[in-house]
Amino acid sequence: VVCWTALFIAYAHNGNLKESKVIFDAIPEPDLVAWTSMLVVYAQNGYLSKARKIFGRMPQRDLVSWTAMLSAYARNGNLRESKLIFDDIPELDLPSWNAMLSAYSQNGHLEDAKRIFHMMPARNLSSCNAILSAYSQEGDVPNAKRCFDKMPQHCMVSWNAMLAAYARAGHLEDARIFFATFHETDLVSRNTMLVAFSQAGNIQEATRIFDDMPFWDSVSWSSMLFAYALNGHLDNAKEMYDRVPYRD
RNA sequence: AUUCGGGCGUUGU
Repeated sequence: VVCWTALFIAYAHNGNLKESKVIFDAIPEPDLVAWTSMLVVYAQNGYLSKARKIFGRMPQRDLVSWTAMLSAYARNGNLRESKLIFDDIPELDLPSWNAMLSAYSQNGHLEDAKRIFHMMPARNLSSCNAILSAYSQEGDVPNAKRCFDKMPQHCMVSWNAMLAAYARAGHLEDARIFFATFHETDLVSRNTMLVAFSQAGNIQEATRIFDDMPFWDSVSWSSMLFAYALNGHLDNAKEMYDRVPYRD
């Protein structure tokens, strides 16, 4: 059952949802991990009702599956249901607090996110990243920066979240300067800068970022495509479209 | 030892 679970998760990561489900269905007695994994596979691909169905059919549930369902609702904009689950969980652990925190953060409820952040019994890097992202979404660069500077550790997610705060607030110059201080960049950092340049109408810089990337994901492709399209370069947009190596 | 089948954090339409 362990190998089958690993296998259907791998299929899902490659975009083969149907195959993934076929494998899951072939498992004679799926255990808690298999059920939860199937739930997450659906949730992460936007199939909330299928995820909910899996959740309802699970023979047992534990803290991990409750938290997975909480996040599934949050990711799909159903904050009320997330809160109901959160209130029903008997023993909360750090990931479940974090899940509720990011549920508020992802849905633009800064005040609730702050409340949770101060209420939780312990915090880790994910908690700090989530609250930083809440400020970022609000366009509150000063508080985002204060939060970033106060954090005991940073990782790529923290750097990228701060970069996104500058970008979203339209502080392109600050974003550019901050980006230049990165010791390493990843797909997300580059995509963020690509979009920032594109939104400022600077197609040359956006293109330069795109061309310098070692690999691309669907965000890179669609961002570059829209960068051309929204700036009137329909011919280039069309060329981009034809170059996309997959459809989704 | 980030001990490797599951839940929490960052980017586009």
